[in-house]
Amino acid sequence: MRLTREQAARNREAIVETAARVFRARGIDGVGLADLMKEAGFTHGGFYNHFESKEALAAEACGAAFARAVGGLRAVLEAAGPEAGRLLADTLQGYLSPAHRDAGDGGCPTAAMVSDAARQGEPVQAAFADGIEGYLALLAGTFAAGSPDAAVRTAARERAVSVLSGIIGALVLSRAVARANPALSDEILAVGRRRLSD
Amino acid sequence: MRLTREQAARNREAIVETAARVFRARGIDGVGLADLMKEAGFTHGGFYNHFESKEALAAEACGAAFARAVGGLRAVLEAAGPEAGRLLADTLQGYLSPAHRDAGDGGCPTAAMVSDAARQGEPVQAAFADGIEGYLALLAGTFAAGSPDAAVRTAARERAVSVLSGIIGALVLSRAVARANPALSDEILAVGRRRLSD
DNA sequence: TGTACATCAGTGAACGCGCGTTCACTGATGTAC
DNA sequence: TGTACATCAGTGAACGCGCGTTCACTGATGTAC
Repeated sequence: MRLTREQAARNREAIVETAARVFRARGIDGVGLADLMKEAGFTHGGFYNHFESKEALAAEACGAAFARAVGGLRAVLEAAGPEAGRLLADTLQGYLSPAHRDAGDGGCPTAAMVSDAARQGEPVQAAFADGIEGYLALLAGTFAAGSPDAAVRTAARERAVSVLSGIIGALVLSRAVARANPALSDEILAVGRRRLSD
Repeated sequence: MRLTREQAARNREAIVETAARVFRARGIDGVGLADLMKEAGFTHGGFYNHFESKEALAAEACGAAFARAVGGLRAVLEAAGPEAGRLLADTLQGYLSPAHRDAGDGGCPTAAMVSDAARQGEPVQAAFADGIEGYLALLAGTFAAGSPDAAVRTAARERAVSVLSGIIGALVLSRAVARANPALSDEILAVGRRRLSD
């Protein structure tokens, strides 16, 4: 049953991608390896041919999710050129949309796993922290709009931290009350969107 | 071994209080009933004499944690009278302190369980949503400072939602990166505190 | 008030189940000559 | 280029463990008379 190296690498990648998706939807501790491997198309015995432990996969999946999310946003903003500021504003509005709140496994890895992260081990936290820094650098860079002025850059960094805290708090809160109090959930998102455009 | 009704009620309360504490520290799914009952001073077999299921206890513990937190803050603000606004500002600054971030089981139930809530069942979500509404009503009332003006009250409500989203997002983010990137964790809290006093 | 019996909070052991992890085995791929 | 053998990704079953939940049992409390 030995596979070509290329096929083995593709299978490994499929496991990481599947993990990044289902960990977002159900939490790292909410998914078993058997379910995960089955969803990726394998039996679960082979897991340890690719990864040292579940935690090692979690860290890698978390890193991959952030790399994809941050990289995707960076590419879009760079392509937008001088329109990057407006594009980012639109993106942030979409971030606080009901559709994103209700997106099971396709949404922002930060919001989905932020509480998991606090209780995970060092490797997962490190991947998470790197992802957050990636987002902050991207936001701050766009807010500063290429200005070399130190004061502008400092203010942009602070604004980036503030905006990221605000949108994550709003999304996470709105998800927590979504089923029990949909009106409150919508209100939290709406206030978040309004405050962003100030 | 039958106990007096009073003793039985006190034991039940002890279990709820223990649950409120350990669920905050380690998450609802992160604590087993055996551990929980042991920590409360009992063997785990007796759990079902008091509660229908773990989820029922989770909802009750969540409700108790919120009732205590919201009730405590309300009492303090009412006692402060015209100084309530300043007192609330101080409280919010303390909320975003490193000490609160590092407080294992004594901290705000919202921040500790907000991600759990999204994946829990209806009863827990309902307790959570009620707690959030309690906080929002308290914040909005203090911001409005008793004004009967509808526009003032609307603005106060919006500010309450925005402030709550912001402090929860900042606290949760700072906890997620605390071990892997302490400097970033501190920065997130510091920016949150500065923005609050604007 | 005193007696007889039902109640029920607590104990401790057990249940089935899913978890992360391990292992013997398979057989096509990769490598050494 | 052809042959012989080591490698290793995959399979499927099993491991010990902790989980939520159930249950038979105990014996002091609460209740009925």
